[in-house]
Amino acid sequence: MAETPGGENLLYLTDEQLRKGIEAMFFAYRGFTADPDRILEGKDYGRAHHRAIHFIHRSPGTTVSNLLSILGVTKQSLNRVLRTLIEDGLVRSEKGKVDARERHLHLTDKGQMLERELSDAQRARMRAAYRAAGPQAVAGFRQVLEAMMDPEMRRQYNRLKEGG
Amino acid sequence: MAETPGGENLLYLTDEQLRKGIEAMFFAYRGFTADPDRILEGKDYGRAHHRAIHFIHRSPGTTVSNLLSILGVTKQSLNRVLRTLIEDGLVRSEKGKVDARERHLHLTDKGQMLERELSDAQRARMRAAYRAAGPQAVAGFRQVLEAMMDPEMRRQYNRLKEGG
DNA sequence: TTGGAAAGTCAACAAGGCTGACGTAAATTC
DNA sequence: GAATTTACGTCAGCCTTGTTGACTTTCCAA
Repeated sequence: MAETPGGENLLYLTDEQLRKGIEAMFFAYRGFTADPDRILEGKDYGRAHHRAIHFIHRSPGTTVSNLLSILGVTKQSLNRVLRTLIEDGLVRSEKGKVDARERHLHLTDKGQMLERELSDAQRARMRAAYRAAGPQAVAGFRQVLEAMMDPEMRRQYNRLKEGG
Repeated sequence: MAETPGGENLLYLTDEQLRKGIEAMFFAYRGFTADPDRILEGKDYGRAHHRAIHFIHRSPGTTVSNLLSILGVTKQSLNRVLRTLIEDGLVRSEKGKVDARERHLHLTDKGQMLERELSDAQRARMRAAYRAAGPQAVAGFRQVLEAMMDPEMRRQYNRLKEGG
């Protein structure tokens, strides 16, 4: 066994183990997005709409620029998605009262319904995976994912965590 | 604490915990792809090329149809990527000897070099995350990801695991 | 009052998915 | 030996979702 002077086993850091982790991320992410993708298929929306809906649901009243920094896309790209959601009556956009340049975003009842459908499907898969792996594994899963984020993204993630 | 008749704590299965897991996947996957994306940016290649290169490296001599089933895209989509890699001399395509309809794919030396550059970057991040989280966490990470895959993808993943 | 931030819009483009149709060579089946 | 199936390649066209660049409107704050 490969041991450090300190005595810990470092076999989990071999290139082979890292490669398995990389491939696990690749295949798991496919599963992660599969159910919402299927639901959206028939509805004229895509993954970008799902992401916007998720984070508006998560932080009702959030501004466009806040959403931009969470999603990491350009405003032109987000705007296209947001516009269709507003036109279709899933999202409501309100001028800010304290700062009227800002637009505060909320899901309408119709938007809530779609959000529910999407997140129910995604949570069902996550719940099954969590249950199959058990609480210890889940704690480790979250630790590794968190360590994998860019610092800026980790900040966003933790801000959301606290808020909830 | 919420306990089952059996006595286990099921708080890790609450909607709140599941939502955190979902957001962790989203932000972590961004980090996961960030380094290779940056490297490919200047090189006229994208994530699709990276995926092809990864799995050809992983299974030298693999056929086009095998690659198709691993990547889960159409042959037209894969072909576009593969053609540029072959034209640019990163990938070599050989008629099969036992079945001449098949094309067996290999990385050239030039292809190996790019693969190295990409996977070094991706492994560096993964290694840092693994090290930060520790071996117990890594085991859990892998368990949850595996449970999250579609059965078909899990089959692919395990075939690769054994092969390596 | 003016500079700059926030938001939105238009136009053009690229990557990378998709479908459908068609062609060819080789293997398999009848 | 003929017909069918398989593996692969390719053309054409479409969609989503990302990009850059240029420009306007609104309005807060120095």
